[in-house]
Amino acid sequence: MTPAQVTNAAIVIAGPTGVGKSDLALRLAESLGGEIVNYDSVQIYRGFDIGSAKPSAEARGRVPHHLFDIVDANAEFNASAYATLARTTCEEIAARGRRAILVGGTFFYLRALLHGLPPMPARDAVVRERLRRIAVRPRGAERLHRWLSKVDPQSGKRIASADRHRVERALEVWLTSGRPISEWERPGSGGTEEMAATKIGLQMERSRLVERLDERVTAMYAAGLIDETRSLLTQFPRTARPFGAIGYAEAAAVMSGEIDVDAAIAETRRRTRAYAKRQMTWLRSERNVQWIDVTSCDDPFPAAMRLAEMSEGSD
RNA sequence: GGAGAGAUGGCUGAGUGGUUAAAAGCAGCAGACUGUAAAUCUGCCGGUCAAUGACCUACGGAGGUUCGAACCCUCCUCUCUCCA
Repeated sequence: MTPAQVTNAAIVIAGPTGVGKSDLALRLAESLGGEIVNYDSVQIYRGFDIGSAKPSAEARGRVPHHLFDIVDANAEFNASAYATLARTTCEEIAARGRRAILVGGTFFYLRALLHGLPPMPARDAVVRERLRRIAVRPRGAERLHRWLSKVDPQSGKRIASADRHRVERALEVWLTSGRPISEWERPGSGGTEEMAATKIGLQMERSRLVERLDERVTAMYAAGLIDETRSLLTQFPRTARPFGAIGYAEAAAVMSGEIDVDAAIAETRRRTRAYAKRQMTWLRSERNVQWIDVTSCDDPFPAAMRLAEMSEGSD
């Protein structure tokens, strides 16, 4: 890595949803002359504000915020597109002599940014449609998995037959490139160079976190999540990706009369907790994370500042 | 007061004599994650142990029938619905 990357090494704020990442990032950015870069897959979307806990206009006026509200709900977007955009954004920030402070919860996106994605074939709508038609049929999932096992035994073994997203992607890569995805995945098969970053993880005792998450969900509904969803549904079809996000899916179900508000809140809470758990699982295997425990409501700012400053001159 | 229905593992809820430590879902725990990722998926989930097996505890409580009961019988306790 170049000296410029070291001195301006990006700071990553990680942790489960609702631990206070955005607040910390904002204060860090103000103190360090940093700029915030989002790595949350829902905050990317324009108009999905309440349910994604997007930073307020006030916060965004205080410090430059990047990669929020950059695509419409019906647009095609994915980890690769994100990585490309984010890489450029971070480089521009560094070129300005400032520090990128990455905040979000989509660790898959973060990984794509930091470590790059292998140069695999992109998504192909036609192939996807073809695969979907098979998948929908009775025992379609098993059929697709058997097909995959035949053309790419290694992936067939690794990917569970019920894991339709991964089975479909693996077959898509095979069909569009003629090479099994397991070959593309081999390390050293190309890709972007690593991006340096100091990773700060916020953690909180689960029971405390769950309390906070439950409260936050209630607050979101009180703040008009359903109205926001109603308005978004006039602009985009319900099948658009972010309508599957936590909170939006339930709000949309309320609007179509499938469930009542209480049920929606309960379901949103359930999914939020499960999401936070998955995030922690991911983070535990992430290397070089410097953890700050905020269970007792300790202010993580001083500790985070220390970590940020420590990382400034060295690596 | 009378007539029914029911009490099952943290919750919801199957099971109506053996193959049942007891389906399924939820919650919980652990994990995976290479272009849909707030997605998708996997494993564990009564307890103990020298633990591919053994033992203990368990289907409201107490008895009973039976080689054998969550399942059948009796009584008790509680809950619900209906008639008064």
